[in-house]
Formats: sequence, C-alpha cells, structure tokens
Amino acid sequence: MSEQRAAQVDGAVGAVGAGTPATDPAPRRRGIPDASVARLPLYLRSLHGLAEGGRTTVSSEALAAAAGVNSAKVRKDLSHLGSYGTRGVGYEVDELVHHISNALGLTQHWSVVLVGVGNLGHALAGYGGFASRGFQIAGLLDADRGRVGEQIAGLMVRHMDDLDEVVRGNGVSIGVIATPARAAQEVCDRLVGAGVTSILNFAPTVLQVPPGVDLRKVDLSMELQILSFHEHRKSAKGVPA
Amino acid sequence: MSEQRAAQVDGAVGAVGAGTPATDPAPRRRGIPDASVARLPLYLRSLHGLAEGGRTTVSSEALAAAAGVNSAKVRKDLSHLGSYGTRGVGYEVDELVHHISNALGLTQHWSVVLVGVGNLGHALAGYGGFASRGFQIAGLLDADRGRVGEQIAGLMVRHMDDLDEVVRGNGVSIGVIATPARAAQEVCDRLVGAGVTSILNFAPTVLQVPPGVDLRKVDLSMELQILSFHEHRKSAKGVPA
DNA sequence: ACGCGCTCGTGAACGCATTCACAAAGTCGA
DNA sequence: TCGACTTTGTGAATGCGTTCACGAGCGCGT
Repeated sequence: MSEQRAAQVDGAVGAVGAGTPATDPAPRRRGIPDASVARLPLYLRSLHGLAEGGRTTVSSEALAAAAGVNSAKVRKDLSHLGSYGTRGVGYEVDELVHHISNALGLTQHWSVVLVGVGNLGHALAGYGGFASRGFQIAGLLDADRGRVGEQIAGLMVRHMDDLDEVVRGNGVSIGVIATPARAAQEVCDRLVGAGVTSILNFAPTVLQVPPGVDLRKVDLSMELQILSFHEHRKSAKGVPA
Repeated sequence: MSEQRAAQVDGAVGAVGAGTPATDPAPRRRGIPDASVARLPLYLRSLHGLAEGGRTTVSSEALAAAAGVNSAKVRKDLSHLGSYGTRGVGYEVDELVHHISNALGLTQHWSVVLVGVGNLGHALAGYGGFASRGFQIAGLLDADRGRVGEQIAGLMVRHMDDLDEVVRGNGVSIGVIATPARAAQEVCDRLVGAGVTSILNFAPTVLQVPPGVDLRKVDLSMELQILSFHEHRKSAKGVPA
C-alpha cells in the first residue's frame, strides 16, 4: 500500500523519500490520467468564461478553442469523468462545471497554510485566484518574528511555531511554501509532521517528501530559462543563408 | 484552420511550422527534446549546489539524486548536449555547468520587460532568481498612470505606452505578463507588435500568439486545483477497510 | 602492463499521451 | 415519421518520453 506516489509533473521526486529506488510498478487503478487532470482546471476556467458570456451549451470544438487545445483531447478528457455530453449538441455548461468541480474536489472547501511572507508570499496571499476556487488561507506563517503581527490581505502573520495549531485547528491539508530555498526542506518536513498531505513549493529547490504526500512545484526562473533556450535557438538559426 | 496555435500548457512552442498545420511531420532536426530542455535548468541548479559544496565531479547517479530524477534520465538528457562525461568517473561539474548554460543560451544576457506591477509583478520584479541567471529587467510597465513613477527593486515603473521604446532600445526579446486576465491578451499583442518573441504569462487566461512566438504560462490556481484533486482522491479512499 | 570495477552512452522495450477516424446517438426541420 | 446533419465517445494508430539493460571506455590498484 501507499503506492500513492507523489505526483509531480515537472520532476522531482516522489515517494523516493526513504531511499528505496523504485519498487513501485505504477499500478494506476481507476484513475483519471495525470495529463487529463492537469487540464481540467483549464476547462473549468474556460467554462466560467463561456457561462459569463451567456452560453448554456458548448461543443468540444468550442471548448477546445477557448482552452487552447485540440477537440479530441477535450472529448477524451471529459469522457474520463463520465458521459455528460449530448451527441449532436455538446455539453451543458453548468452541468460540466459541476462535474469537473466535483472531480477536482472543488465542491468542498480547502484550508491552506502559507509559509513565508516575503515578496512572493505577499503576492500569493493577495492572489484572488485562490479564494475564488474554494481555497481559503487558514494561516500565514513566517519564521521571522519581525514579521509576525503584520497584516496581509486581512490576515495576521503568525510565527512558524504556531504551525501545528493552525494545521490541526483548521483541518489544513494543503501547504504552500514561499520561503527562501535554504529553509524550504525544513518547512516542508514540519508541514508534513503537522499533517499536511499536499504541498505546493515555490522555493527554487528540490524537496523530499515521504510516500503519501503529494508535491508540486512552481519555479519561476526555470520557466524563463526554458524560454531562453527557445529564444537562443531562434537567433542561432535566424540567418541560415 | 490554423487552430494550431502555440501550445500553452506545459509545452512550449509552436515556433516550428510557419503556417501549415498538418504538413509538419515533426521534423525536430537536431533538437533537444522539450522534456529534456525542461529539466536542464533543474540540473543547472543542482550543479551549482554541488559546486558550492566543493564537488568537482559528479556521477549521473549523484546528480539524479540531487535533482530528484532517475539517473538514466540524467544520462540521456545530458547525452543530447554531447558526450561530456568520463566513463568510470562521471561529469566534471564546472564543465557541465558551462555546457548546460550554453545550451540554454544563458551565456548571453537577456533583457526582459515585465508588464503589470500589481502584487505578483512586485514579487517578480524583486525575485532574485532572475538576475542570477542572466535575466535583466529592462523595463517595468503598467497601464495605470497612478503607478507610473513608482520605484520597485531599483527600477522606475513606466507607462505601457513606452513599450516600444523600452523593447527596441534594449533589445528586449522576452516579455513577462503579470496583469489581470482581462488585460493580458491586449498586452500580449502589444508585446508581439513591439518585437518580443518569447512570452511568460502569469495571467490566468489563455493567450493567442502568432507562429514564431513562444509562449509559456504559469498558473498558480491551476496548481492548487491539481493538488486538490489528489487530496480529494486520498480522502475518498482513505479508509478502504 | 594488465585486468578489475565503475560509470557513461545508447539501442530496445515499454507505457502513456495525443491524434485520427468513424460508428453511435442525438437534434431539427420538413 | 423520416432523413439529413451535428457532435459525442472511443477503438486504433502513432509518436514521445521513460526506463531497462548492457556494451564501451576510462581510471586505478597491483
């Protein structure tokens, strides 16, 4: 059991925490493929946009255009949720929103704890996209006592030592790390220790988590470097003659 | 036709075919696979860490551990850059850093223009990970004249109308969008119009770019929703008994 | 000098994701 | 009611990426 490996799209670790190389034959019983799951939020956003525009039904072709993907992909992705389309017509927008939200677990509210209130932490705390999808920040923590007490986005910054209290008191299961890289692993360990089972890491470092804990990362400078690669390549073969 | 726009989600691209959608038999002349390119910055960071720790050589196994990936993957990825390892020993850290930097185009400096100085824009402007990899912010723009003149991270915020001047004056080829979603497409169009050929989008919306322009996106709320999915799944089958 | 052990580099196998292509299933108008 | 049209849902084909497995090359100790 516990072959729930950490799903991490961009790399970095999974359930390798303890050191066992790879005793996991990737069972994937009845799950929706990761690639599809990763697109569901995209469809959801597109659907919200369409709903605001007054659309009540949408074809896979139209949804694909709005989401910037291929229509066959849309149909296959949605088929994993069940058959909620009507042939000859398309999908009912509201119904689809409901089913996707359901599949993503967005029908319930999630409490999140955010660690690190530097530049990025500030921005994340104030980011509207979290609250609008049912994610509520239950606590804003920082190791620097100088910042404790500060008010950000309607919340008071508390000290890292209050972590356990915040997590257990609010049923927090998701943690966001926005600390400097050197502090990230320790923060991660403490989050896991407090009972957090999903972590979103913004610190530019590779984190190790035990099996059963999901880890995703967002790395701003990596994205720029990837763009740099393509840009570099473009200019290199810019004048082939 | 031509819904074959630049891929957005995790892949980059689109820059290849200059129009014809299906006639492109995936040429990929001498290119490094996208999946490998996406990991190079990760290796680079790990190597920097190892170098600071005093290591002068590193095996694929050790680098893999540091980067949180599989060692076969490391070897295959690096083999795309050429054969820079020594059998029986491993890779020389400095040399590898040099080759990867080279492949990513990080040996030259890139000028970046950042549009939108809200919460996120602020954080990005102050983010150290950019400058440390050779990315220099050539301009900080915003459409709100109330913010123009503000000083952020040593730079003065200028008005969006100065875009052309900033781009052409500094040879900017990369643009970062940190505006609200509704403004993003227009900003994107203006960036492209000014000559920017690579765009990193933080706004939660799907952008359309012409062929030849690379587009990547970072979506904070999407990441949380994906975590939500896994969390939801965990609690659903938490007690199988 | 020479073999032994280590590690790279890479062909081959495998699995997942995307795309194609079409039958099934529904709507709509006459 | 019926037939033409639209769009879904999905097997099949294709392509890409990961992993395996091992031969080739290199350093080192004897």
